[in-house]
Amino acid sequence: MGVIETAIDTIKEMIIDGRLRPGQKLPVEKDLAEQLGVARNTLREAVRALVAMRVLQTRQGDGTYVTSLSPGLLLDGMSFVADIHLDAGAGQFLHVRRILEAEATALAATRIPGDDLAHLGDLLDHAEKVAAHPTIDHEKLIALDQDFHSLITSHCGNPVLAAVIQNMSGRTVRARIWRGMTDPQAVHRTLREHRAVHRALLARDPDRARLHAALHVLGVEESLTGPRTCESTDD
Amino acid sequence: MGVIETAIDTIKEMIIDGRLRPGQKLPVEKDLAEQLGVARNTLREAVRALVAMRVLQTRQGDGTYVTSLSPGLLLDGMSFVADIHLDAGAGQFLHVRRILEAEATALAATRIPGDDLAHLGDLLDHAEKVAAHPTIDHEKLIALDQDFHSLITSHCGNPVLAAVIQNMSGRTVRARIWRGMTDPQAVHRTLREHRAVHRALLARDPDRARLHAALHVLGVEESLTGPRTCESTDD
DNA sequence: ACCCCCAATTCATCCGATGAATACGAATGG
DNA sequence: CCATTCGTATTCATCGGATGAATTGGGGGT
Repeated sequence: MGVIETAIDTIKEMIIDGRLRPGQKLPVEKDLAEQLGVARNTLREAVRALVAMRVLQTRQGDGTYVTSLSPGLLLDGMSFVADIHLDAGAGQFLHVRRILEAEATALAATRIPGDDLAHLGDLLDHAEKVAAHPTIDHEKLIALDQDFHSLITSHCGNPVLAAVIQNMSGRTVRARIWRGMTDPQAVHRTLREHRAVHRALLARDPDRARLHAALHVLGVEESLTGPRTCESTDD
Repeated sequence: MGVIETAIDTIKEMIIDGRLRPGQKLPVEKDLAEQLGVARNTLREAVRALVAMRVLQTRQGDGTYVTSLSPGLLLDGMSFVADIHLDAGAGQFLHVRRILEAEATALAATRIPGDDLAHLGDLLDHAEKVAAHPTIDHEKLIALDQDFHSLITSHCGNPVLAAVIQNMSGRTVRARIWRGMTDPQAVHRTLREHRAVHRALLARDPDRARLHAALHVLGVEESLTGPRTCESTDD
């Protein structure tokens, strides 16, 4: 194994076994390189690899620190994976998201605070106003869609679950989905599905929330794989 | 944004928009560095970051290549995330795994070939023989457990789903779980649960397979957090 | 046709130097 | 005494070059 890989693993293990804790500052490049028995440039490449996976953070003029290591932070490199496969594998990512988001929405039904439920309503009102405009601002709808879903899943009680869901549809994928909705009918159907999820949450009904969330993501999946028949638009 | 981050994003976008395809060879360091307008050392750090996330692969004396970019490859950095959080967040990862593995096992019930079902039976026979031995070889049980689960989930029909499940319990987490089973009673219960999943698959019954898979992972969760306190406590 | 060896190519690693951003303490003014 | 300013030390960022190691491919020998 190369010297750099060894250095990466050494730092990783220092973190796993607790010698390096979240927020802690690492020795300066020169010292750490000497401690690991590698050149400064080699250490830099190891550190750079760990920075890329959000394990370390460097601040010029200050030092190198261990990040919070929170799952949400460390898992967010996954969205790039989803973006790469938007050609063939987008449906596979959405399938995973459907499974997880259904469960997360059910969990959130009994956990999300009342004021956040109200905020969800505001988001939907806003989205419907944007959708009613003659020239639809797709970027705005994308942002509102993301806010809607992440606000719900963030209250499922499991940060890892929320983070994985969040990254199963990267920004590029999400943008492609909404831009693909040239049919205003499809936009309105999506918003109705959001309303249905919201009503289930208001009723604090996990089962209804699960079903509506799954149906919603499934609708997106089917809109990708082929033209969707619109018989299920009335719920 | 730093020069290195810019270089990383540039290469990423070259991949996303198809200028770089899987398996393709990159220009030599000197040329690519010049093309991106950075020093060779700087480019190396960018390449190193992409190697760490399994997007690129370098072979000394040969060149730098784009990997297959398969989801299974790109997502396997996640297992490190799970390993870091084996102190507090192991239950959160297992929760996600339970949700996904239940569904994947149900999907596999109608898809896994007959000879793989037979192979699953062999794995269980082997595991029971190991467990019956006076001095239990935990490492062997860990390997058999991993083979059992991955053989099932690999037949769910969705490589992304299989990869995410695979990485929701990293090697360290899995090892800790089995080593925590000092009670031989717990080992035998686990093996009985595996048998139950296997029977459901033999019967080609998705619903039974889903339930037994979920119950199995739930049992592992409860063995970690302590019996009967499965309410997920946030962080 | 096959095998062995050598040279070219390419990445791996190391070294040293300069620039840029930050932190910290000293000097200054109120 | 406190706040602000400013210079200096520390630290990472970026650069250019030099040497070693692994692979590849061609040339020569059998």
